[in-house]
Amino acid sequence: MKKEKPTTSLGYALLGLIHLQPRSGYDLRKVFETTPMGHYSSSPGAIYPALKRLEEAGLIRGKVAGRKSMRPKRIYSSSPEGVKALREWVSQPLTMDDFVHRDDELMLRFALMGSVVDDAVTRQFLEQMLEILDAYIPELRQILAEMPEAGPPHGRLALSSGIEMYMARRRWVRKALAEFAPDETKRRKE
Amino acid sequence: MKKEKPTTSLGYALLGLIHLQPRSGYDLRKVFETTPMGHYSSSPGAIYPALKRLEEAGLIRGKVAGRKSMRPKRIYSSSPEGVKALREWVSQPLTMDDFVHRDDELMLRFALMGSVVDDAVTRQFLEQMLEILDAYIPELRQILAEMPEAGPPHGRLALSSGIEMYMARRRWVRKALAEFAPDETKRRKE
DNA sequence: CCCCCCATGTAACATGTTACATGATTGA
DNA sequence: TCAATCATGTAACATGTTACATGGGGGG
Repeated sequence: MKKEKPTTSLGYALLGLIHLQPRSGYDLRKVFETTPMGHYSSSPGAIYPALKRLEEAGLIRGKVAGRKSMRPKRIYSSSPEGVKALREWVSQPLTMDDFVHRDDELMLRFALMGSVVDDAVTRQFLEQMLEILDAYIPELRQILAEMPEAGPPHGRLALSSGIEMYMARRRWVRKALAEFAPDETKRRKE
Repeated sequence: MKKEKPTTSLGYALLGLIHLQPRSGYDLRKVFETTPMGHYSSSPGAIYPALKRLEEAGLIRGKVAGRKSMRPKRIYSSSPEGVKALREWVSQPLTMDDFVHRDDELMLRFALMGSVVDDAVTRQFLEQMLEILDAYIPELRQILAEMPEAGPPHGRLALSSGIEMYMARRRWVRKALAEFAPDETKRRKE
């Protein structure tokens, strides 16, 4: 095995779900089809090759269940190398580029964080988010203010939608941070 | 020319920007690099082939400017067929799938709408958005309510972030609808 | 003279999409 | 027995990524 890391977020989504509990390719497709979790493809032509890559990289291991049938069902579970790769991925420092170009990936990282890192990493992640939002929102406001008033308002409205989304995200970050506060009397796990 | 329509939103993003004003490939790359408009690739390996496809489909036309240099600079402008394709694309009925899987594309459609359709189409678009949001948000709340309380809260928090984003979008839709109200005494253009 | 920006493009490669193929099991 | 669902996979194809190639013009 070549110890390579996944190159796309689909790989990490699969790895993370498998780490939460062992699943088959079909199980994973159902997750993508039926839950709001990740808007990933769910097409067999994406899932099965991705699983094969993860297994070849040694990040997951498949065991055949139900030997009785011709078409064996493979149940994958995460390997220690897989958990390590996942932990490294979620712990990466945030960049503004992540925000602008890969927002979904960022939330996927957050969602998968719970099972592989401790709360300090989560807090760091959220604090970095806050920092970036505090830098980025005013930038967007500036661009909005400089947009010409003439012509159809669609462009300005689309941008203001973006700004309002980021503001909603910012409120959420503060709420989430409160839930992970290190020195709260009322800690998590109640 | 084969009169084909673009297959990806990058194609429509390029077409829309070119329709707003004639531009070169390099100009378009700069738009994607420097503005919050679309988080599209800006890589030459994506832009130039996409422009070639649009030109082959007869949706844009390139004219060489600055014959003096060896490397001619091509300025593209939209053709009537291009405008028609753009109009059809932005006017498509919205589906819930657009929301869940192609939210950015949806906002791109809105942003490009201004120059190719009249306000009635915009209103229809926004009203459809509202309808879908009103169906989808309670669905997400339901899923959140059914999530197990045990274990790390990351998954629940990620979902609640999604819900809050959709709520922010909903507020924005109502605000935008007010700006496009057909029977307001105070119409647009003031 | 060298480096950076303008400006266009290509080649190799990985990924994802769509459509199809295969076969088992379960309920009407 | 027929249809639907479980379950895995492949092949052809389009797109996008990364890295490279090419060349002119301007400023220090």
